[in-house]
Amino acid sequence: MTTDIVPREERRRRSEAAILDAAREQFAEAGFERTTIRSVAARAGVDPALVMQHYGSKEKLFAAAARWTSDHQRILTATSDKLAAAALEDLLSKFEDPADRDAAVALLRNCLTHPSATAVMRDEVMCERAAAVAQALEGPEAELRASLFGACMIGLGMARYLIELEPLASASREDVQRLMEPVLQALVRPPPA
Amino acid sequence: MTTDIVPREERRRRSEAAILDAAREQFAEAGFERTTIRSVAARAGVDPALVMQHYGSKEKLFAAAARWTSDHQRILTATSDKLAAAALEDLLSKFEDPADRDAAVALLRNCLTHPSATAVMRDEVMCERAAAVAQALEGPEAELRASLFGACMIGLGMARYLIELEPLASASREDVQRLMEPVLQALVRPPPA
DNA sequence: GTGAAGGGTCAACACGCGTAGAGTGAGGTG
DNA sequence: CACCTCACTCTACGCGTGTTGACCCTTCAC
Repeated sequence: MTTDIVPREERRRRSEAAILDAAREQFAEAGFERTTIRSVAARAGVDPALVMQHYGSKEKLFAAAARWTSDHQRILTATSDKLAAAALEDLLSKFEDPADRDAAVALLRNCLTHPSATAVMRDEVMCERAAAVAQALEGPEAELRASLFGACMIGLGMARYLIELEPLASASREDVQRLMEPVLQALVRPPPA
Repeated sequence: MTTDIVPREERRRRSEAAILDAAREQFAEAGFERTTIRSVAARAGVDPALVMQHYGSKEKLFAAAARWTSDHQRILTATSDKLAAAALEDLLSKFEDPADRDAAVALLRNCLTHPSATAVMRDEVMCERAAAVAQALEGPEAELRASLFGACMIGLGMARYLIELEPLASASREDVQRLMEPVLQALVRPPPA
């Protein structure tokens, strides 16, 4: 058994990261109100007071934990005929990547009940991405069509990963992509007069 | 000023209804965890203990308040080419009807964070309606397509009425219906091989 | 070695919550 | 009028919460 002596700063960063991971899991599973500082601390194997010392308050901890790591690039650089496929690829891969998943679920799960999560979801995630989508759309009402695009995407995420509606929740990623792509394409195409 | 004497049973029913209305508003606005028995009672103009006496517990009050009054008939009787329009009509009119709106929002807002709300949303609202939709669909993978149909509908409701994503939230009902109908039609049509 | 620094823990406070039980007073009934 | 019933209120309990300040004990600098 090697009892490595680790420098202080390293220890600090490790515990901070352990707390953040535990918080993500807890916020993702149980939501903001039902997760307690004590439960996060227990999950991370530390004292509740240490959580406060690192993050200041439960609100700040949540703000640090619930994030939608966005790489717009795949959407921004997609031509309009590849837009739907790129957006779907982006969404579905996020929920399968263990590194991103918890942070995204933590945001998504609380975006209807937690005020600041709602604001982040609307202003930093959906608005921004909708603007990128709108830019790629041709024809009238691009912004509204982009909003609807985002609404369908968010509905897909919620139904599949949070509400766990069957058979959607158990369907293969490929099937979901294949069936949803023409749906989103109906928003990419200019609407009939 | 007429101080009508109202019979006891009538008074009881009135206060019970006032509490239920106040609870719907509060659950719809603030979510389950952030509404307190005390705030509901204050809103209804009664004593907190009376809420308990009528409904037994906060959970039971929520169960009574958060409902999705469903008239499947419009969907069940729709032919497949009118299915999308009927479903949209059903969803959008629900959120404009003051009588239904609060109860529906109370359920929708909490369906990601409150366990029993999630179960109701999944099992009693989405599953049931998806089954009705699936029955009207032709071609393979009808159940999965019906799930996706429901996912898009729920995403539309959340984005427009809860997250209030612009310009979707301020768009006219007619525009939303007109643009979303072909989107849902892409799920009604049998998928390409 | 010795003092300072700071990551980590312990115990406790103050508050708001859901809930329970005794009490009150107006409506019903003879 | 006398009695009962029952909708309603008052008060308070017990608990769990976020948060705090005093206290250890290992690590670093000299």
